Amino acid sequence: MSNLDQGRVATRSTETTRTALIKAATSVFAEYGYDGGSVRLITQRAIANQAAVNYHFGGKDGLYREVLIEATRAFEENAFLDPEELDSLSPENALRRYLHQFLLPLVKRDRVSRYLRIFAWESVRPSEVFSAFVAHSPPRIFVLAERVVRRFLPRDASAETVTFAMLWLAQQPMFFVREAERLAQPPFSLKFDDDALERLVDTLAALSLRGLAGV
Amino acid sequence: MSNLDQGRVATRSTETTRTALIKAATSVFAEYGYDGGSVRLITQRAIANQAAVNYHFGGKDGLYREVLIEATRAFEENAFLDPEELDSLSPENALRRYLHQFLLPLVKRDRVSRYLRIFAWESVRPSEVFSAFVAHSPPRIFVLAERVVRRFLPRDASAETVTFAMLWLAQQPMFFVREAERLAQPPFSLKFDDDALERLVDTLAALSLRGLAGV
DNA sequence: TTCCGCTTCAAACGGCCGTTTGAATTTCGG
DNA sequence: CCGAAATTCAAACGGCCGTTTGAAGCGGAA
Repeated sequence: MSNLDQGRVATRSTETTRTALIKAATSVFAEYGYDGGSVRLITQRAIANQAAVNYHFGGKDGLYREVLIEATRAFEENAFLDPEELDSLSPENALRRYLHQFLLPLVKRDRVSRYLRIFAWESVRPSEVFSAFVAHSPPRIFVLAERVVRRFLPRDASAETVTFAMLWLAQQPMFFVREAERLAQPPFSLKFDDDALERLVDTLAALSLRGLAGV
Repeated sequence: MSNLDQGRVATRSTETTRTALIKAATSVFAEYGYDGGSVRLITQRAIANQAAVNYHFGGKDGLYREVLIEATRAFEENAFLDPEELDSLSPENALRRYLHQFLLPLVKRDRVSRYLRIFAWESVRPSEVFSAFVAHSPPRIFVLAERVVRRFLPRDASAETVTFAMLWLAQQPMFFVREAERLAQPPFSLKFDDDALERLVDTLAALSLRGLAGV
């Protein structure tokens, strides 16, 4: 039995335990994935009892669901971009704005890197919890990317061409954000501070806009 | 104790068991990753005894090493591209050749999809076996991508710009190959036969060459 | 102070894990 | 066909897994 539907207000102690468990679970799941991350390790890092996971969250999956909720919340904060804002800009500026927004996690890496790793795990083998979680929310990054490329492509472009171009654009920032940890090490050694981020936006915008021949 | 250093020639039966185990291990590791894939499931699919893994390969890690050897071998076959061949082509044709070569797994998917999934697992959390395996072989795809972009970029381009552009190009085919299974499902529903592959090469080549503004 | 519900806790449960063991079986040169 | 080596096999080992259990600790209302 869990306490999920009890009426009492949460005591300080309760909230402390819950918070510590979610925080520890975030790092453990980021490190080892959902299947690979153990409740024992989580409760050990949170300095809590093993049974606390089942008591407060109903089980390992319930705890993971809380982590996913927090992860998407943090992401919406850091990478929020209004679709209509894109339409109000020139195509070139819409492109730059799109790239900048979705490359932002590069410099806020400490805060969102764990969430990025969790999403990376899910991209290899989606857990049931995750699948159910994102079932009814289409990835915003694709929607916005399509809006940007439509500003450039001719009206008679085939649906396939639009999809190709949309995916082509969408995965450009995704790659750098996802692989940031690897790119920070040799042989690349790319460290992304604010200036480097601007240079990356410039380079990607130039390449996407005019291609290799126009750099 | 294993039979790894015995002098006898492999019997038909030995080779049958080894082959069946490697094949089963490939599908299991592709599905669940190295940590998540169990020896019990592998030997069950191979219709072999659990102890056979330790007897023939010295353990789970030895079997995984064989899978990685086979995976890279299959990859070098399917995506081999001579660096000097790129230099002999015009920049435009070198770009097309590069994209075509590294998008090839899209249509040979049945043969290499399992290997792609294994590499995807390793990209999230490299196993010790994998790290040791690739320690002294730089990813060919990056080397070739740099060769291509250098044909286009001005001589005085900064090292950082070259790296950005190289990564930008390298991950374009990687994305489509890695995400092919997801792209085959709604809402994208992209099926890659030979014709679709050519159209994708065309689109990516045009976008990379002249950018969004030049399509 | 007594009581009662919330929370913590140590221990145990059943299950799957990779590996080891030692005997049974098969293979193959002599 | 015999005997030794190679291979297969069922069983067991110790360890980690998520979850359950029931008692103990705790805090606020009566």
